[in-house]
Amino acid sequence: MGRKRFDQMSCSVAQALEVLGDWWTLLIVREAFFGTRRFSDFSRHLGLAKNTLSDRLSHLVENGILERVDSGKTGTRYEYRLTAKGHDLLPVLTALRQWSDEWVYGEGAEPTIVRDRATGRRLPKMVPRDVEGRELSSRDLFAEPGPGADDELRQRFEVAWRRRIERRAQAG
Amino acid sequence: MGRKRFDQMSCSVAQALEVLGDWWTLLIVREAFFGTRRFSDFSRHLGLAKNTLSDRLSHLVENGILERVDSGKTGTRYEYRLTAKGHDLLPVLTALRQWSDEWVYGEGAEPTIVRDRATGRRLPKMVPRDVEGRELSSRDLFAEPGPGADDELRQRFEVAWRRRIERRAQAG
DNA sequence: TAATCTGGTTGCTTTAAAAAACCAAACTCA
DNA sequence: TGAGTTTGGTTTTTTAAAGCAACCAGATTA
Repeated sequence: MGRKRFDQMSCSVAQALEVLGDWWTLLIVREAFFGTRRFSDFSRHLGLAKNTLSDRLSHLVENGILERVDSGKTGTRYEYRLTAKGHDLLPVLTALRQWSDEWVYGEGAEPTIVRDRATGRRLPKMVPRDVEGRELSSRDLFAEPGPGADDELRQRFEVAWRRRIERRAQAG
Repeated sequence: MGRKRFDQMSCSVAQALEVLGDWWTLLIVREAFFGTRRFSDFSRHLGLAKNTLSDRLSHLVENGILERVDSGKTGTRYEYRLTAKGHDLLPVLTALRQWSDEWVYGEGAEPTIVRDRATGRRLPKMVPRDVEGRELSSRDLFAEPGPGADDELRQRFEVAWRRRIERRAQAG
């Protein structure tokens, strides 16, 4: 029956993955942040099949993450450039990179190091913080249904809320 | 020839995707953050095929993101719980969710809203910041080869560096 | 004791991604 | 000006991954 889509899920993470979750897609975006703009450069640097690259680029353009602009005088050379929506994926890529640096490669084995251009210091770890800048863990956060929540999601929040109380009672 | 792997790439993002990039995987992790622990609950809530769920859970356990613990007295009921490595994916999921809330759903249409438990205020947007807490854009950052970089990556940095200078010259 | 729940596995089918070949327009350079 | 190369793809064929359905054994519930 092939692959299921996440379209119908009322969940921001699911919708993000519907756009970014295909194999290769996020690496293409990373490559774009690195400064790559041309079809042939993406192809060479990533080593993916050209039809797949073509699909992914089209998909990213359709979803407003890249824009395809004519770069030759004649209209047969193109560049794929990050849009504002695309540039705003920096926090996602940064969080992924930092997680991997810490947990997959480990400190002292990072393939690339990111620094603040102004000071030369390493980019601090991105974590959720409150308005005063204090770090927040998942235990400091709670979620509630938003304006776009459907009935199923509202119900799930209720279940999760009840379960949380039970667990707290059990744990003493 | 089936799907290519990212194993050989010297890149943290690629390695992160090697662990997290399969279809469904990140939704399973999101579900775990929501409090889901049981096979049957993952299956019901996500609606994915059970063999795929089984594969993904095993993969997440192998990679130290979930741990499988006996929950019954007899050893036939299990729970899948986030490890420290798993919990540390919170920044990744949060960044993804916030991007999608902003760019896919748009303000006022978010399916779920995340708040600071202590104050009840909405979680501010996660962005890269310097040590003083100032926001940094991609233009404020630069990357350099780290201790784990291979020759290919070092060369790519040199090319990117040259290209950057050229572009700056062109732009005036 | 029968039925149901749990946490899967097995077998088969469909879809998606890979490689390789191909292509037309444009540019390069001799 | 003409041969060869670059660019940005598309087409065709293979293979891997994801889906459904059926099945299963041990534990729990009625």
